[in-house]
Amino acid sequence: MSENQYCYKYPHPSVTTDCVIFGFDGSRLQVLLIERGIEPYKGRWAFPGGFLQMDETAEQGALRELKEETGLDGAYIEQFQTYTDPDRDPRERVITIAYYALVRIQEVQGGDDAARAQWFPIDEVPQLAFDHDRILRDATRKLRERIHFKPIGFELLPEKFTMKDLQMLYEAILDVKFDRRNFAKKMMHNELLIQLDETIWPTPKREAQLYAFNKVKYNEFKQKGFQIEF
Amino acid sequence: MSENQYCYKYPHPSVTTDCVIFGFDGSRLQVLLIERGIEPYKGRWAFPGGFLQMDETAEQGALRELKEETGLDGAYIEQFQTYTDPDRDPRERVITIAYYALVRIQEVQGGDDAARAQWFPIDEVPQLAFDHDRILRDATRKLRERIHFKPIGFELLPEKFTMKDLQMLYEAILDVKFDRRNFAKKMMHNELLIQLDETIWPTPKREAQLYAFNKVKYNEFKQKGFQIEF
DNA sequence: TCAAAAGTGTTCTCCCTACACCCATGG
DNA sequence: CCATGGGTGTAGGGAGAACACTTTTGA
Repeated sequence: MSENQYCYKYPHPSVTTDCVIFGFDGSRLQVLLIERGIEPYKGRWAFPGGFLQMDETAEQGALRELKEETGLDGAYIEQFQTYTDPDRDPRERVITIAYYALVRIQEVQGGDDAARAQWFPIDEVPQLAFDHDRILRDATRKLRERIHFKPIGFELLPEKFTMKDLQMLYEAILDVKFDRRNFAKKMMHNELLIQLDETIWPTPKREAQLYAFNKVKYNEFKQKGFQIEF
Repeated sequence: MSENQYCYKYPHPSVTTDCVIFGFDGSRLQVLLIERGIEPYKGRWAFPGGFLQMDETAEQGALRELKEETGLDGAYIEQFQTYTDPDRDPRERVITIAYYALVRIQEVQGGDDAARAQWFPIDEVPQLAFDHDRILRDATRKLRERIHFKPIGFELLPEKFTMKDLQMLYEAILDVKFDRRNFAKKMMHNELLIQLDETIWPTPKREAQLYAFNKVKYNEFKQKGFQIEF
């Protein structure tokens, strides 16, 4: 028997999922990349991903790959684009369904491929394998768009955080600067944040108020849709 | 030789494109559907679409299908989601890359399948084949989201139109009502519209000003990004 | 004593909103 | 003369933007 045992009347492309993993280190937006160990593009960095199995959805596949390669379980992922250029993989025709993931950088333990995985600040990413440069640009743009409709900080910040953390996150994603007081007013306005009774000493200079997200409000907003202006 | 001549080491899904075609009749948002002539779901309505060929991108495939089935050439299309449920097609595993198209209803001539094609108001669409009900819901939601970042009217209105046409379009897409004067002010604000020296008599009651889109501004906005608040 | 970080309020401006009357036409 | 549709302006409120000083601590 031939090793090629799955036969079709018409040619079929291979289907993979790729996952752009965003994290936030407190001041900059970061992306998790994996160094390729095989040709093509051996030695180049790329997004974790792999072939879609026949009994799983693309979302399940992306989550499976994510877990295998970062140890993350049940991360927040969102599909944003499918790439289909016939020549995007030099070996054969491969289309890839691209997701982005928002994870807490602290929680990434590293999986089987940990040795080859590394965080890069978003503006210091080297040239990537395949069409992953383009995928990264698109993922970043989609993230910027969706931040207007979803309180994305939920997924990138620890459970408790300071107002400054939140502001740094928005500034990192949108690449803008805000006035501290105006930003706090705007964020407090929609009742999505809860001011906790706790404080921390983020620097040895001064005590800072801690906040958490209001999960009830968040779910309500996910239902009804909402909008934050920037 | 077997008729199944394309063989792979691992199973591959089939890949199709489907296209949700939106049009605007002057008062309501409409969708173009095609009645299926074969099983499964024979007699049900579905979006035009078909198998991706090995030498074309998904976008090219969607445009090809669109032309074959509606006669439309070079329509505005945008990919919005890929559907991968293993059971979404009862025959075999098929994933579909979904696009929406924005077209001028007047320009749809009907192609080979014209006899089986029909426009439906968006809120009077019957139960569709496969998972197309869900695809339609998603397409509508994405359209509503993207209208905040793109002046979608460009593609749905004729070259010259009245302010009322534009308002009806936004009201149909967003399912809201606007004040006539406030709407006009808002739209004139960003210089995207050009007030023409022409008028028409949309009803026999009163003459109405004609407008056109400012293509230079439009391209500038596409570069820099922009936002319309509603 | 100086630098760094956080807490705090007010003013101004602009945009959005709500709202009403007039005019021209066809029936 | 009446119904329909389109054209036009204003006043008020609310949110965003700009802006400075104080306090605490460690170095």
